[in-house]
Amino acid sequence: MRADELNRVRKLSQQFAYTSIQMHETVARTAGLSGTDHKYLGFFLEKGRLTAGELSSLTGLTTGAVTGLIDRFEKKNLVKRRFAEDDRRKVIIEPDTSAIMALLEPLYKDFRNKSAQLFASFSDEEIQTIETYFLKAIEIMKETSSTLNAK
Amino acid sequence: MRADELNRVRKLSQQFAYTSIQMHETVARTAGLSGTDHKYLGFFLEKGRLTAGELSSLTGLTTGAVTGLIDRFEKKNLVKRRFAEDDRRKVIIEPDTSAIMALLEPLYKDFRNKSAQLFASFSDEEIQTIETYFLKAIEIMKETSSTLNAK
DNA sequence: CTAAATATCTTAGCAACAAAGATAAATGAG
DNA sequence: CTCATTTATCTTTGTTGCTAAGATATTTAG
Repeated sequence: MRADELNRVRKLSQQFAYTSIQMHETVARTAGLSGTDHKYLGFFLEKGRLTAGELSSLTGLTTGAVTGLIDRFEKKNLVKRRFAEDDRRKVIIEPDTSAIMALLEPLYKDFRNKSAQLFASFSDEEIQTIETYFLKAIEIMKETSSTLNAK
Repeated sequence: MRADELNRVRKLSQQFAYTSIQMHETVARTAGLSGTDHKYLGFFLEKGRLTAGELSSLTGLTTGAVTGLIDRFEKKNLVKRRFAEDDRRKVIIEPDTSAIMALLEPLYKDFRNKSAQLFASFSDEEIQTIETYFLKAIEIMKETSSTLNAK
């Protein structure tokens, strides 16, 4: 029955999300970071340098919490603080990308290889299907979040 | 180029996981729960009644933390404590499934509908592809976690 | 029947957070 | 130009939820 199959894949998508979180936390712990620190450290790899204020609005943390976050990263030599030249109130946080990579890369290496292999095992059309699913599912989740946030 | 496409879908899978976490946290906050409490509350919907010890090993929390977790749930009338008849040291935690559903259901309703619609929009073969991807990706993530946990 | 093991709870200490206020720098009204 | 306001970050205080260690109650084993 088709409905059963839809239900099964729905559960799998839940489980996928849940397992990602678990792995993420395991990686974090192995790297000597808390789960949230690991999450936010990824922002630097994606976005490069950020100001404390930008990080605060990106993370949804208060500015005070961001100060602590940066302190912990700085203590581990993963980022450096620097005042902006154009506006000396601003604190620019400069990630040491190679240090961050050196910390995380080895932990993800195995995962990355296997993932690449998995994706390579699908045909172009299949990849297209998976991509479409992800795009639309992400859209739905974002809609749900913003609807709830509006309440 | 094929490599670009593989890279794109890889990034999307990351983003999918990240967006799931965000939505999960938003739902939690809207329901007046912390992110972790929401996560663990889901265990009761899945597994039904559990003992405190089972919950501790499922969650990886210490027994002390589980005591606090149950206290918070009990205060919100989402679960009840009861001593096991066969072994009176054990505390059976009986979830009030309808109370939990009443709390979470409305928040997920929109998401559930849209997800069902999304899945329904794929052909049987496409569903099969997505399912295969999930199954194998979950497998890979679990392997990665257990490899790291062994260190 | 007592010792050890088991299941949960309690206590003490710690880490990370929010909220509010302090500090320092930039902007704008007159 | 100057002083009040705004902006960006940091500091302080109190709360929450965690771990680790130990207390309590019950079961199991010798």
